[in-house]
Amino acid sequence: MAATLSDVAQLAGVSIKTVSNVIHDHPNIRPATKQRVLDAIAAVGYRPNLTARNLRSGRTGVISLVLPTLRNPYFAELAEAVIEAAEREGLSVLIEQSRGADAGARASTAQLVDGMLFSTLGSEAEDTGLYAQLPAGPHSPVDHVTMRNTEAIRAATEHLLALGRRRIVALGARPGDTSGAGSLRLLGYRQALAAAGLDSRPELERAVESWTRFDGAAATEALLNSGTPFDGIVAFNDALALGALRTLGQRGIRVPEQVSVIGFDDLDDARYSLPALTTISPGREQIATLAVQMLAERIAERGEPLPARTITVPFALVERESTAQASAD
Amino acid sequence: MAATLSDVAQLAGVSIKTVSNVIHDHPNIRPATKQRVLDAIAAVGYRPNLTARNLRSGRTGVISLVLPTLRNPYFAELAEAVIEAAEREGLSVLIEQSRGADAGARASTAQLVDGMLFSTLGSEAEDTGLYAQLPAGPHSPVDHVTMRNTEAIRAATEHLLALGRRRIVALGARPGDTSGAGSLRLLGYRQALAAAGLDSRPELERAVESWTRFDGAAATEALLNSGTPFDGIVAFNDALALGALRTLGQRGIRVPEQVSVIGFDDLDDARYSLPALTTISPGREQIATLAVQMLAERIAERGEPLPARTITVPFALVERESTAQASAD
DNA sequence: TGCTACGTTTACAACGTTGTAAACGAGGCC
DNA sequence: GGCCTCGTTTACAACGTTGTAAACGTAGCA
Repeated sequence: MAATLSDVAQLAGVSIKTVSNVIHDHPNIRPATKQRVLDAIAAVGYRPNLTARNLRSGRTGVISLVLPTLRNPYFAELAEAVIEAAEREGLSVLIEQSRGADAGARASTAQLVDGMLFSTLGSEAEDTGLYAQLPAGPHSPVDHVTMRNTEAIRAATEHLLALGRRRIVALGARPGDTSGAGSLRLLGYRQALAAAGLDSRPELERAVESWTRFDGAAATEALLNSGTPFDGIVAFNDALALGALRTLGQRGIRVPEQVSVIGFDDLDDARYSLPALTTISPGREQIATLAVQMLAERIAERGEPLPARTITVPFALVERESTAQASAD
Repeated sequence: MAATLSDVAQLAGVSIKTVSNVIHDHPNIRPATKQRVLDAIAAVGYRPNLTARNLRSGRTGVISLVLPTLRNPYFAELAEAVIEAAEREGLSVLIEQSRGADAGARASTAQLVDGMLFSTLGSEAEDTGLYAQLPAGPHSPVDHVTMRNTEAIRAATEHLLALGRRRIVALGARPGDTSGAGSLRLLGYRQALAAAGLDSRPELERAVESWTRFDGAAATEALLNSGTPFDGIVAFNDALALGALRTLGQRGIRVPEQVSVIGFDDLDDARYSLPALTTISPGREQIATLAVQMLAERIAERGEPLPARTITVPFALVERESTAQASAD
């Protein structure tokens, strides 16, 4: 059994509270007493019971992060950023995988954590940053730290246009989407084409089931089979782009000579693909840091609920091999 | 502020304990009373305070998983398997990233969790399964669920030998290693060669700094530059193998026609590389499940410490494109 | 009518901690 | 010598929950 304050107090011949005072470095403790207590602490191997401390303080120092699955590198990298940011705030992170069904997740540990972060709030949204919320009621204010979906994909598309590409595929559009990252990104793609005076062509907007490598490969396969000519691919995330690279490679289509490819997410994977993938770095670290900070603020301000806030972080375009200037063009 | 048992009791006009009894479905509660309490619970939106419950019970229902980083897909996939297994045992998982320095990690949350899993116990070990331990003392017994490192790499090497490969590179050996996964795997490689009557050649045992894609690519680069002829690569993990594929691809060396490549880990990535990577599936799900179960057992048996146990799980060789039989051989 | 029996509800204590406020004791000052 | 002051230590209560055991009240039986 673990030693308690009481054990230490008994051994040191002082009251429980004095031991507690020593532990918390309270002023006005006689050095001799302090030493005696410290010796007793060492002797019994006392370590504070955090559960009891939490009960007193009403805090646990733990937040939960709800995400679909860690198998997806996007979420894994997000999780690692969140854990690092939380550590800086003195918080630990409990991870829950929602696997699509997201509502149930919040129930399980809500009463055990000081706050919760959701990487997707509804099932419709894709990777649009983080939502932060206290475990309180279902209708408490929710902060949102998000990325520039539209602007970033617009910049990505313009990057290909600047290379002279004119038949640019939007890989990852999803049929009926009117909200979520998918539609925002599609909007950016269309804006870029429009600004360049190009018509948007339905046959270049390729739908996928989900934003996975597999679907990226399959959609590219279908695209090639359809015979639709194209010279660039703006993939709505890196997984799709990597899938596309695979299919193109298999079919012997050279990237970036024949087709330029750009992704979105800046996964570690993007650096090591063949060719290395040009992509949008959406500001993941900053999203994680801000979301954790906002949640920490809310936890601190408990009482007068802050209004819901939304913050958008800047993105960057990372040029790699998949959009290199074709030398012999 | 959250409602407590006391609030519910007051509203329902009963004692605190009766409310508690209703919540726990104790027998012998008059239906009328029960209904009144249930209504009150709903009215005030009562949800049990888990921290208080934990203090009473001495359990938290949380275990921690300590791993180097989630950025590494191996650990991310391991984490997802652990979280799933924990969920089945009714446990939540708190993730801590050790980033190499591993000793410090255990201190931070030890008093907040019922038990801990380490994916590497010392810095020397690579991915050799999971260690399970109660948060108690530093010298409490440690369970270990591990994989067949030597046998698996031996099987991998024999797989290439069966394809007719004779100049097989061991990618991932590490110079002075005498323990850890690296040396176990190197042993398996040498066993396979010896069993086939081949001498092991130092120039085919390629060292790397760390088991990353980057180092896999760099080591392959160095290998090619050295002029040493080779027709197969047994990489000690998938990341190294994927790095090797990248370099081979870049240099125009055809896999599997000219070189067969096999990895170890069976990451999701291995399925989507070009060519798809043949690899060893080390039994990750089973490792996670068993480790969590053993830890749960220890948590339940608190009092009489079980002796430390070690379990080894079976592996499987997953054939994909990178070791396909060369048609024109 | 008086007693037992049992279903139902309750008071109390405890888990280990910490804030509050009071108690203690010794030194300094008038 | 008596009183005040201040440094040091302590008792008590409380955080919200649940196990133990006792109290309550009514029905059933003699």
